[in-house]
Amino acid sequence: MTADEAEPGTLRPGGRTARVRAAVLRAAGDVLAERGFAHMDLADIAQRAGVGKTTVYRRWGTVTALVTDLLTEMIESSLPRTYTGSLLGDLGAHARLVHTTLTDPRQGPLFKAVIAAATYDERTAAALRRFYDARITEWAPCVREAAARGEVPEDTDPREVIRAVSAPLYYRLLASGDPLDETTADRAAKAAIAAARAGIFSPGKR
Amino acid sequence: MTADEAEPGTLRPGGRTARVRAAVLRAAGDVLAERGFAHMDLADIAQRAGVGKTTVYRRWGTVTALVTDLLTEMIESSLPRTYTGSLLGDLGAHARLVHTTLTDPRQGPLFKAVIAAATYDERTAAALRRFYDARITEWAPCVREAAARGEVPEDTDPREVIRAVSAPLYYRLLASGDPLDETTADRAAKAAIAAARAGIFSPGKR
DNA sequence: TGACTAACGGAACTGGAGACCCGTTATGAC
DNA sequence: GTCATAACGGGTCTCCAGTTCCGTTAGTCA
Repeated sequence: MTADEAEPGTLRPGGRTARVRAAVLRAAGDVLAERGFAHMDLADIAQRAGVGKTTVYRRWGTVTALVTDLLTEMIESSLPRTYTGSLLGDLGAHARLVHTTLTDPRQGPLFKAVIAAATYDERTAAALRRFYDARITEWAPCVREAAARGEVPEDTDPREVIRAVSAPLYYRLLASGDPLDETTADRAAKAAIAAARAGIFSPGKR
Repeated sequence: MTADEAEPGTLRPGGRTARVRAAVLRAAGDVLAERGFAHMDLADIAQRAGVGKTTVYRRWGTVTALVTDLLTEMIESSLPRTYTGSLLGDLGAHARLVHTTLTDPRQGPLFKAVIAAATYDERTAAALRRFYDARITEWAPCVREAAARGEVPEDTDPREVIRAVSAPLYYRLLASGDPLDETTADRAAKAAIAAARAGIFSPGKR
């Protein structure tokens, strides 16, 4: 909608516009955590945010777009990776970060909602790809450092290892519905290392 | 809705009722494959199926319920596991089965839709858990057989190995959006075996 | 082969999500 | 300060997904 006018917030990003955005995103996060994706209603969110519903429809238009914006904000406030000096320590930290994110009462529902929306909305899918690309890029160096230390083969694909750590956690959250606990996170890190040592993530060795 | 009357199809499952169900599920699958989950409209599906829209609303009520029923039917027509005599052969076959399912023009969109719906609908989530439980139970024996042959430790958790094979494929489909090809499937099987051999899926060894 | 009724289907109805109109507020440039 | 206009917001309307009503069709059982 309103394709012929400039993106709101780009010409007057100060004061009120920023306050409105913050209030709406806050309210949207609250509704998502409290009532879930299925009960998100833009008019209700507008009221909670103390903002006119016209404003919400004009700036976001759909629940999907609003949830995507929520993810975008989360990317910006993403935590930096940790350094422990060992691959198991680093990948374990990554696995626990993913676990914490997916089970957090605010972030968990957000991720479920975003992933659900991404299955049918291309903009959301693109935002999600950007998020994982950033996360993987952030953590991949720990595999390169481990390769330099000789913990895994020199030609190990770092990004593939990071993906291998996250995958089991997402599988449980979204598909099988099996419990998502610290044991699972820990095992995911160890399994990825075992596979890497066996050369499974080394393109050369086939 | 209509909670006080018997489940349609239970008292007169023959003839017309079965034809209506088949026609509607067929049409729903077509719409899902052609236009996607977001464009599924019960009235449209009813028309395509040559059935009254009242009937569709009475028997399914929501797009989510209809998609869940579609999954239920798929479970019943699920392929049996294959036997190759080696763990790599068996797990490779499982990985290719998952890959084929997720990239199939009809089944792929169905799985995306069901998983999206399962994030906010408990009935769909339950149906999905049943599906994976059945799949894992079907394939777990191949790990036990491999353990008997000495390919992996005796106390390897068979179900955990099967989950480890599927996980990377689902992660790519739903989260990262990375391409889903045979190489990925092959690597998933190999990685699971490497982890199992290292004792990561053996509860005893910690 | 007829009676009973589960299940279907056309048509009219309704509620509320989302679009629209237009006056108001307050940001940013001078 | 003052002006132009980006952005907000209350009120109203529209449209269609989902419901209801009630007559029709066809399984099932005797």
